[in-house]
Amino acid sequence: MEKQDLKQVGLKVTQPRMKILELLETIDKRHVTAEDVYKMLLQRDEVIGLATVYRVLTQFEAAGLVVRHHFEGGQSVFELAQDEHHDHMVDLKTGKIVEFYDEIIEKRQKEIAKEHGFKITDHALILYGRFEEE
Amino acid sequence: MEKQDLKQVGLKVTQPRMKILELLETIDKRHVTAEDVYKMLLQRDEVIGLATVYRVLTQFEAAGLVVRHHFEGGQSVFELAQDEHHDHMVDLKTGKIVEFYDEIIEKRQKEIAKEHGFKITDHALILYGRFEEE
DNA sequence: ATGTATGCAAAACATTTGCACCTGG
DNA sequence: CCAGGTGCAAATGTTTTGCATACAT
Repeated sequence: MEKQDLKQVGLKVTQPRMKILELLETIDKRHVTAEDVYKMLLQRDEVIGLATVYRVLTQFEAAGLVVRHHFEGGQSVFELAQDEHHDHMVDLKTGKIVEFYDEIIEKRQKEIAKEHGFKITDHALILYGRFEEE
Repeated sequence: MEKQDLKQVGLKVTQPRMKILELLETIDKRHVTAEDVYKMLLQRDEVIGLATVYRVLTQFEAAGLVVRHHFEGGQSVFELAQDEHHDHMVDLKTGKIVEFYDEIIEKRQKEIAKEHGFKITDHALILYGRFEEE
């Protein structure tokens, strides 16, 4: 139930916000740019200004509903927040993105931060490369 | 001997390229944006167009002389390539960057990639947060 | 000489913002 | 009704490019 989600994070339930959240929840391509969202909405005959898409995604990020990534290639990439943190493998040729999670790496990160008196607020581990031919 | 470096990677030895490489080798702030480089050169009375700085840094990256990072905050950050790979801790308040290397994490990354049939060409592990007051 | 590099200004992007108008509660 | 949200166009900030000129070999 999305209306709840929005209210819970203190955002007024508006048409654009609902539509964008709905889109993010129903596409299979989990990682999208603001422009992807804008265009996908158009395909669904939902006309929402690109500026609004940016504003809404930024608000969603602040609210913890989505996560913003800074992969290579200029554009920010957004994905719906999940309960569990995870990292990414990005195929530089196809753009394919696979998520993974590794307990050992997570643990080491915390230990290393501690050793340096560093308080982690966020972290990103990205492997760039190519998936073997499928 | 920098002249060698440039020739070795197939770049003509020009004034701007030499000056930029020289700068990167002598500053203590290892991580700089193109604009940082541009301004630091001005301080040394070396006037090199910002466009040239971008072009040269991009060429250096292609040649493997420098590494380009996409940290949060829009601008690309460059650093002189080192023999050994390393990761980063970025202080979001002060901009302070500390490098680290962890054998265990590196090993796990390779294992995970293998499990997914993924060939790593590059990877980036960045911890964002704050260093404890110093 | 001559192919490549540079500087400058303009273009190209991604993202943000100002402001008049619309909308949700 | 009215604070807050949206659309559009214009502004911003970063990086790239076109083109005439300058430079390295």
